[in-house]
Amino acid sequence: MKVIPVAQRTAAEHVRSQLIELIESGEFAVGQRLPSEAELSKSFEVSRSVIREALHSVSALGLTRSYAGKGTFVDAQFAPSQLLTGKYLPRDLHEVRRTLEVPLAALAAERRSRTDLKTMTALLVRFREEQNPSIRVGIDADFHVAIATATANPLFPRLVSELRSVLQEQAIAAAAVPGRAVQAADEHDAILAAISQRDANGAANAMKLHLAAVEDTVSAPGRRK
Amino acid sequence: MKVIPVAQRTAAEHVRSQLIELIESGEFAVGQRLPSEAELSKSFEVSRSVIREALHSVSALGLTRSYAGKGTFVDAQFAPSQLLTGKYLPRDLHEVRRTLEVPLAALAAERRSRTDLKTMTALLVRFREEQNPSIRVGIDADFHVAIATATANPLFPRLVSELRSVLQEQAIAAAAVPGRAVQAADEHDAILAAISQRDANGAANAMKLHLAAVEDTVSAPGRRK
DNA sequence: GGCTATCAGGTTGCATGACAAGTTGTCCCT
DNA sequence: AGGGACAACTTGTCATGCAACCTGATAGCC
Repeated sequence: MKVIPVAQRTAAEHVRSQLIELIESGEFAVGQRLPSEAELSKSFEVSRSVIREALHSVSALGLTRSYAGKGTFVDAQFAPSQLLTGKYLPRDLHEVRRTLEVPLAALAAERRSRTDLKTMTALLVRFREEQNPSIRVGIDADFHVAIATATANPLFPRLVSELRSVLQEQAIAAAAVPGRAVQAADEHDAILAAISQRDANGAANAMKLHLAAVEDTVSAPGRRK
Repeated sequence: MKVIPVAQRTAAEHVRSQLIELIESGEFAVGQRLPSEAELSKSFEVSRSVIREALHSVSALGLTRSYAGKGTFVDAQFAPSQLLTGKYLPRDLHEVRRTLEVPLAALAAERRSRTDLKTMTALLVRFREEQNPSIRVGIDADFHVAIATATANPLFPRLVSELRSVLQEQAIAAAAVPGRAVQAADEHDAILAAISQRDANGAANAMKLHLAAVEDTVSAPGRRK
């Protein structure tokens, strides 16, 4: 009779999960340098090979990054989701955004709470005041996530936030274009107004117009100002 | 003269991305055994250490699994993302599905190629013939992914496939309910017919009806047969 | 024949040692 | 004080060896 293998992990897998735990718990903070492979080898009482295999795993997950001669550094506390890794055409990304965020605006209009409105309003105020383009991009992203949050469906903000980070990674963020800020602020206001009045159709329309303007700006940044 | 400074990536990173590409492209199919570390070492012209580090990375991403004495096997074609990990209400999951897949059906109707139609038709034939419920669930999933693929936007199949795997994980798959199979097959036919005729509105409507029926079945499985 | 035990070959898991190449701090010389 | 050589440490890669494990073939026994 066979005994059930109690998920007997290999040494490398064990070290990997330990390292991940240390990073996620914050014991190894972001930016911090990890102990050298030799030190880890001593601590975990395994060979350097095993340590390296584990480190490569953690690195593949996006948590750390190693530099020859310097060491290994913590890059992120949590593994960024890899759902949308890869190269995609901006057109495709925008299409997903449209498909998702337009109906979301309608749902948000139907379900938003007073708290949601407050959050969104505050974000728009900050958006108008902010001069730094890269910070403005972040606020813009937060606004769209706030709309998704207002749908009361926890999956939506995750999807929107994920999409947004992909867009940002590919530097397809309209809020960074100088002259766009004012216009974008107005479009945001229109969306918020419709959501505030529980006007689902209006919110969807406003969002549709907004995203079209964004895509237009981004795909031909030289033509606009 | 240097051969090629493969970006600034290390050999292990290079091998890793190559392996990932081979798996995602389907050249190494799911379930298939990878070449042994020694063989890979020869193919990539690097030491076995490098191969092992890359292999551990790929394994950490959830794409492969290694067994001592047997070999390394492909576990999944794409890295299961952690985007949607956690527990969500079936209601929320279905809502995301509706939001996404209904407009997708319309897009698919507009853009599907003849190849897409062939793929989908073949899947539906298999769906009707298949008796094993768990296999039927898989075919059903493939059909929905095929629709997403027909949109010619590579992000959609990934999203749909991801959503589907979450649903399946939570055992919220209608195709497993016995009496549903025939009805589901008819609904599928209606969707395919609309897509085939490039009837975007019809496809969206058919998909909406289908998903509503699915949700209804799943949320009250005792009431139906 | 049919069954079992053994074994050979292949595979991954792990350890050790060595060296190259990059980085950084230190010490010495000017 | 400034600059340069150097030593020490780091990661990157390679080579080798061996243990543990799995599979299929083979030999031997009943």
